[in-house]
Amino acid sequence: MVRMKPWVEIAEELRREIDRGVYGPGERLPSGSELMSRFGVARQTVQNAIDQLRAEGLVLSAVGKGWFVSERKPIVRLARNRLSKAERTEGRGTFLSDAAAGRWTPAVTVKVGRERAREEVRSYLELDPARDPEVVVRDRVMRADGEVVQLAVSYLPAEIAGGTRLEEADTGPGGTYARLEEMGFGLTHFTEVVSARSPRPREAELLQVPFGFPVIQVVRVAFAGDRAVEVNFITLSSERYQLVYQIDAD
Amino acid sequence: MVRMKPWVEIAEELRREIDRGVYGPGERLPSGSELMSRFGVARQTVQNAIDQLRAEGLVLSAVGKGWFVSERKPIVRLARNRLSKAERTEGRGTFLSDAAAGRWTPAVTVKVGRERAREEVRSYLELDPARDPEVVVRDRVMRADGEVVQLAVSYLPAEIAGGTRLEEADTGPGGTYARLEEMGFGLTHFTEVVSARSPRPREAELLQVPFGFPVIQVVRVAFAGDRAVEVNFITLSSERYQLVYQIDAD
DNA sequence: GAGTGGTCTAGACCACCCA
DNA sequence: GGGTGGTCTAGACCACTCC
Repeated sequence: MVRMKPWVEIAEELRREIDRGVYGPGERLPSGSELMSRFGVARQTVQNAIDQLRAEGLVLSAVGKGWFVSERKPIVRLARNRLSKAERTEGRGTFLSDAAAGRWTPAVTVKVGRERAREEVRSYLELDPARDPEVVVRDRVMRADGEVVQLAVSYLPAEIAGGTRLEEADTGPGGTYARLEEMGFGLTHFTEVVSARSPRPREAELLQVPFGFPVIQVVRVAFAGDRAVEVNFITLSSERYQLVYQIDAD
Repeated sequence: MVRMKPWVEIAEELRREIDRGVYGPGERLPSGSELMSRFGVARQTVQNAIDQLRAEGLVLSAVGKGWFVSERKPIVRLARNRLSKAERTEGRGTFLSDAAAGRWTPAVTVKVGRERAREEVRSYLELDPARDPEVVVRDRVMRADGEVVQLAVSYLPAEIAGGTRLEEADTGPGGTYARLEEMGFGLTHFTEVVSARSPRPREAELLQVPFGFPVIQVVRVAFAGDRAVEVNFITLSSERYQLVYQIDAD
């Protein structure tokens, strides 16, 4: 047997016990002091082991109460049909459409503004830097049953969105995409670029992400024919969300 | 100004300086001792701040040398056409097809076996638990230029794959999917379920993932008509990979 | 007030790198 | 051999919860 770092061994031992059901979902783990004496290590070492299990999503912590085996919250699977035209013409934006499917109460707070497009945005929207283009920014915090579950910042060329309803807080029934279509930008397809990363401290707080738990980042670009008309940077808690895609075999 | 935890403030200060270019890509940050005296904190506090920046992918560490501003490795974007029939008939598996696009040298080590399907696998493959089905397991470690970049474990019903080339280490040109099609299972579509999580210590070591850095998990199911013929659990370093999907607007 | 998780300090040791 | 990052220890303090 290889000699491991103490905190790794402790994490592995506890993980085995959780898997084996010694501590069931929702149950309390031994306290810090108990684990210290059981494994004969210092407080910090126990903490490191627990931090690992928290990062894996196995354990939740509550200050003043204890460490608890996580009861897996139901995971929301964001499926492909959330972008369907049918949903849109029924007057639902993508988030509201998810809410209807998931049976929770949605709430969105929006901050709308206008700014010079930064390089990343320009490249996604294929804007000509020489013309120093402006974009309309829609910065949204989305809540489900009061809890923040998504952050989304989307950018639209000011040339398209400026002075329209897309520059108001409430874009109306069907959301941004419905307005774009009314304006003659019939949406043909979307690309989504999916990545994962650790949250900045501020995001971790907003999304109530457990320590060390990653967030999923989706960059969605909406196209009307060849033209990119919107880019949306979406941040999701990976504890709560999975993304589902369907791919046809040619 | 709100009072923050010291390590959060230190991380923010260093992040600002990196953004501002005080320390450019590849350059060394001040050493632990220097940061301790600069911020007037203990070693562990500096370490916590650095750990945060490492988790964000901004900073890399090298024992005995120092902390360095990460030079972003080029990110591989796994696009949708990696599953195209064209690639397959050219004799490339999906991984080799990625390699050809990315211009690196691929290497795969495979472990093939057979086992009783666990519940998760059964449900993806829609196997009847009453018949206690077996599956062929293909456990693969994929390397690019010698470095491990993907872990993939795929399961095929033994009823289909048993005794065929799919139970050998080398599945031949075009890989698993090509063999399936030859056997009469013409692939019609795939679903991919994307999630992110923190790596287990073993995965972190294999994938050489920086501390606290998440991995992307993709569960891909291959369908021949209505029938699920393979499920593949793929683990990727999120530092190296992004996934690209295209979605048609109905 | 006692117990809990979370953080910070000060000091120590180790493995590693480089001159 | 001196500097570096990484970890562990022992002890302390804080905010929080529960009684």
